[in-house]
Amino acid sequence: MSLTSDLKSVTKSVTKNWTAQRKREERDSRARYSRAQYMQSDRVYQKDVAWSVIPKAYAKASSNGKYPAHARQIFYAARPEIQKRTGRPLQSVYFTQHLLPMYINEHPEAAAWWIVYDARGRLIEPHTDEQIPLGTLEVNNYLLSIGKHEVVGFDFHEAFDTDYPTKGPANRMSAVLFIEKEGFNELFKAVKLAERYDLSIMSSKGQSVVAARRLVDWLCDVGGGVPLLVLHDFDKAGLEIAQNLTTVSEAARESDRVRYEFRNEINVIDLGIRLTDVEQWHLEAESVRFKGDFGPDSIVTSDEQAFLRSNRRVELNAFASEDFIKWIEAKLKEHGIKKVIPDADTLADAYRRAYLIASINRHVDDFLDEARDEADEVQIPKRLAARIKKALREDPARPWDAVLADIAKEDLDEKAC
DNA sequence: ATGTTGATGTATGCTGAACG
DNA sequence: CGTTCAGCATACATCAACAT
Repeated sequence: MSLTSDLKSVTKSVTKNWTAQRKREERDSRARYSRAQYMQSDRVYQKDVAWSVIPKAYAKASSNGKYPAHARQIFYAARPEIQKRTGRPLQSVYFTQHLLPMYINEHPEAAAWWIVYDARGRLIEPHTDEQIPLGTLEVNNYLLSIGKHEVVGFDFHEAFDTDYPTKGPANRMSAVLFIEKEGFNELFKAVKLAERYDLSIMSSKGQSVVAARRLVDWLCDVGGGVPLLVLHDFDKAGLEIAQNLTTVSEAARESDRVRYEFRNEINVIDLGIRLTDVEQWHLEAESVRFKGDFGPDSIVTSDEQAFLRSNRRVELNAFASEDFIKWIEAKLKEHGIKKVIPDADTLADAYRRAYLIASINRHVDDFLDEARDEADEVQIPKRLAARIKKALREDPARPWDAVLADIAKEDLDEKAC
C-alpha cells in the first residue's frame, strides 16, 4: 500500500516537468518545439539571450531614452553580451530585422521606445518645394507639422510670397503617387508630372520602410485622405512591394514579424504594371528564374501567375520614357485624378490674402526708396557686437544674423514710438 | 598624366523562403 | 521553432582597366 503510493508519488515528482510540458503542448502547439529543451538540448538561443539584453542595450544606445537610438546602435550595444553568452556570432541583419522587431511586438512598453531607422526614398510635395525623406524622424516631424499647421493672418515677412500656405494634402495634393524605385524622379520633374496633376510623388528603394507606411496611413485613409496610386514592376517582388505598402501580409502576421500596423483603411489604386498593361503596351519581358510561391492573400491573378512562373518579368524600365508618361497619364485620367481647387471658404480666405499681398506689393516701391534712405543714414548702434554676444549666450542655437535682425527691429520700433 | 567606365564590396531596410 | 539566405532597391568608396 505505502509502497505503491510512494512509487506513485516518486514517479509523479520525477515526471512532473514532463507532464507539465505535455499539457502545455496540448494547450499551445508552439510549446511542442521547446520540448527538446526539457529532454537534452543545452543550446543557448540568441533570441532568449537577446530578450534579456535588449532593454539594457536600448538604454545604453539611447542614454536611457533621452536620444533617438538607431536600430544598428542598439545592435552594437547588445552584440558583445549576446555573442559571449551564446558562443556564436550575431549577424546585424538578424538583430535589426528580426529580433528587435519581434521584441518590440512582444513587449508593449517597448512601443514607446525612440528607435529610428534610416530614410529610404522620399515624398515630394507638388509646388511647395517640400521633400520629406522617408525615415522615422523625418516622417514624424512632417506629420507633426501637418497637425500643427494653420493658416495665420498675413505676416510682412511673406510679403512677396503669393503662395497660399499649406502643409500636407489639404488644398495641395490630388493624390500620392508611389513608385518602388527612385530612378524616375528626374523624368517626372522634366515633364512636370507632379505639378500638372498636383501629385505628391513618393518613392522607395525596394520594400517600403515603416516610415513610408505610416505616412501612407495618415495621408491616404479612406475617410478623408487622398488616393494612393501605386506603380511597380510586374514581377513577384514588385507585386509584393505594392501589397506590403498598404497591408500586413499573412506571412508576417504568422511569424510575428509585423513591422507596422495600419490604423486606417487605405484608399489605394494599383496602377500596374499588370499583365493587361504588358499586352496593351507591348512591353518586352526579360527572363528571370522564378522562385517561391504566391500566398493565398495574393492579388495576382492566375493568368499573371502563369506568366511569372514561365520565368518572365517586366520592369517599369521596359517602358520608353515617353510611353511611360503616356501610360501613367492615361491611368490618372481613368481614375479621375485632377488638379486641386479648394472649397469656397478656403478660396475666399485665399482671395483676401492675395488681394492684401497685391495691394502691399503695389506700394512697396514707394516704401522702398524712403526706407533705403533711412537705412543709409541710420546710426550703427554702439556695442552692437556685445549685444549680439549677450543674446547668443541666452540662446546659443541662434545665428548672429537672426539676433542682429531682432536688434534692428527693436531699435526701429523704439524710434517710431 | 588624366578622365571615364565597370566591377567589387560596403552600407542601409524590408520580405519570403529555406535550412536545421 | 530559431536562424540564415537571397532578393528587391540604392548610395558610396575603392580599385583596376581602358580611352584620350
